[in-house]
Amino acid sequence: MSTNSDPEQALTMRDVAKRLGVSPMTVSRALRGQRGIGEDTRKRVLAEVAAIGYRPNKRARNLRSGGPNELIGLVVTNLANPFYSQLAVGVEQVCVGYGARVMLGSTGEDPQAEREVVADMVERGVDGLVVVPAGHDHSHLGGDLLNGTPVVLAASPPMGIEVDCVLVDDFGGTRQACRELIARGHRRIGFLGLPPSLWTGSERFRGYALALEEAGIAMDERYVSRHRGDSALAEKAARGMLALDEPPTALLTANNRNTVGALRALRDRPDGSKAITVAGFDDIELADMLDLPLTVVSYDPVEVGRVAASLLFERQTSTVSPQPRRVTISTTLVDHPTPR
Amino acid sequence: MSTNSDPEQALTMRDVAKRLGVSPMTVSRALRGQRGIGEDTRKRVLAEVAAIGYRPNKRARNLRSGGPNELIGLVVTNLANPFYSQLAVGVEQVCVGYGARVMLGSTGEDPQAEREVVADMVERGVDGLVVVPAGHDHSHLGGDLLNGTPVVLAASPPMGIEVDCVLVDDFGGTRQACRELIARGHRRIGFLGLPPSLWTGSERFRGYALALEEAGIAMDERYVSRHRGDSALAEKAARGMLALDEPPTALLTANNRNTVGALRALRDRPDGSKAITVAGFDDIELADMLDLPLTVVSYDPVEVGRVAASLLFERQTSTVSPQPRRVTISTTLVDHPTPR
DNA sequence: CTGTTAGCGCATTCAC
DNA sequence: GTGAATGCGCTAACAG
Repeated sequence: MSTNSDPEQALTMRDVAKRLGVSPMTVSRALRGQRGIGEDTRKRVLAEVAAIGYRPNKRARNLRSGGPNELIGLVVTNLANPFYSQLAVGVEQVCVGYGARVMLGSTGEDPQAEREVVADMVERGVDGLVVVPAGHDHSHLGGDLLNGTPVVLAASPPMGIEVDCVLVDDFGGTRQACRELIARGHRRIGFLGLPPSLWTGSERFRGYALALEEAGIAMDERYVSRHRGDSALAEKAARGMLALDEPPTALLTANNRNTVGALRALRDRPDGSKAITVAGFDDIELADMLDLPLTVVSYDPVEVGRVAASLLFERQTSTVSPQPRRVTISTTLVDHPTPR
Repeated sequence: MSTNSDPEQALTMRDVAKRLGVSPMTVSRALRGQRGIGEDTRKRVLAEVAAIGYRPNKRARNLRSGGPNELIGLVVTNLANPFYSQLAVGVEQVCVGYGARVMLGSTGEDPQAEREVVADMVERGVDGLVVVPAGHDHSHLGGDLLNGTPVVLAASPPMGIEVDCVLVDDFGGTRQACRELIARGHRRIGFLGLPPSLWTGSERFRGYALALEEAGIAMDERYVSRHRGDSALAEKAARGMLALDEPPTALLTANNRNTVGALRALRDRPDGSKAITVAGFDDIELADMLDLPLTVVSYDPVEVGRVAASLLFERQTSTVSPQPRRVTISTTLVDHPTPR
């Protein structure tokens, strides 16, 4: 199969050309299916290429041609969160359709790390970036750092820069969930939220607040916790609320991590606590198999990724209006009763 | 902040050099912190670089220097599976320690797609590949396709090639889980397995088979299903077994997808079915919150990724013995009782 | 149809 | 300490 006599040194187009007694240009043209080359010549070249196992060097090609690198950078906080891994799936789906690959970068919610990851990716020549921002200010994504590389933000609208973004209906979804709890008769609804500095944190809190207001329920600070999305923190906060003299009869959680925390807080409570209803943002696998009923604000994270990548490629191929675009993914309220 | 007068055209080292009245080499040296350059000159250069927002082109740098690209390819079947996304986290953790980035590729369990992804990544100049193989034969990863790029397989030992690999103790873990079921008095244990063609499928089945044999229990084909890892298929198979005259009293599942299927099959059954015990390979988030008790073969997928990437970098930096290495990640049996 | 020249952005190698 | 020449692998732009 292989006739590669020097396995250590990668073959170049010149090696192929020399063996065939043609110029490198002929090899180049044959390889790219460019027209203006004899049919027999092309076949000879391709045969030789296959025979010796030559592989073109795409970086060199791109350096010279100046064309797109067919590479998209995806910057997230933590790929272990199902939301981000599904988002990555969506981004990749669209990318392969354009012959592009995805380069990964995790920031661990550290804006400084985000800066560095973005800078590195730009230096590596990504054609565009999909960023789930770590902080609330994004002006660091607007200067020379990007060198003109287009950016799409996911899950947060741009602040301090003007770029496209894909959002989830954080406000509407949370409001709907809260309304549902109210419709079921709950008046003391605990909120396990995210930091106000985060867009999602602020929007989801706004949905909670408005639903309460619309129902004429005064917000009680004892029932509100706004912390980093972390199941341990959420669990602690939930335990605190449940220990109050008048504990909430329902808990509304602002993301999947907080939902997990809330469920854990209810885990070991006496049987009566089953009466406490939990509703949360983000769907959770096996939610229908839990010991407690759970209502979730559901949406498709894969779709978020698909839209983000699409916005990026549209800017590259067609001439879209320079106005920043904003797409919002809608949510659905889904009920997960307990089995039986 | 920015003095970039031509935002469309990326700046080059020559632009910086020209503005300073020095040669590009001086800029190059200053940028790489190379010694043999005046301290004041370096400062002037770095100041100018910062002022006009010049960013080096890493592809061009690498093309000329011939050094490593600091880029690792990660090829998985489906990033939406928590196992693979956690593996990706581990790979990336190690990569950043070496200043490298991760390039992503999904195969959808299609060996042909795997070939193409790998070829593409090699052409893009990855320094190494971590592959979770889609098929059972890996000889396509051994020829000219790779151009000498080192590969580490994850979750499957190499077949038809000689490369390093990281495995999970599929056999031992499954055997231990099955033994536990037997110790709890079960004799009719259903097995929801993976295709025998997959390494994990075959090894986990072997663990099941040996545990039965050791206990003097004859294997009953009616209690064995070996299908693609897919929760819907697993659910169907489980329903079939539970409808038998003598249904199994316990189910052993070969991966997280099958566990989900098994749980779903038990979801709507009359109360008596709670007596059916489920044990499965792979831990599951919220397993402790389920309506049914669950015992899992647990291990750290992040660690699998970390080890895989480490094996790759060790081959690059130090001169490791050319013998293919094999690392096995051990498993632990973890009990998840139902709440309360 | 094919080959030659030049150069993408940068770094090696050698001068000075 | 700094600069000039040369080339990484490949392809535009122009020959012929």
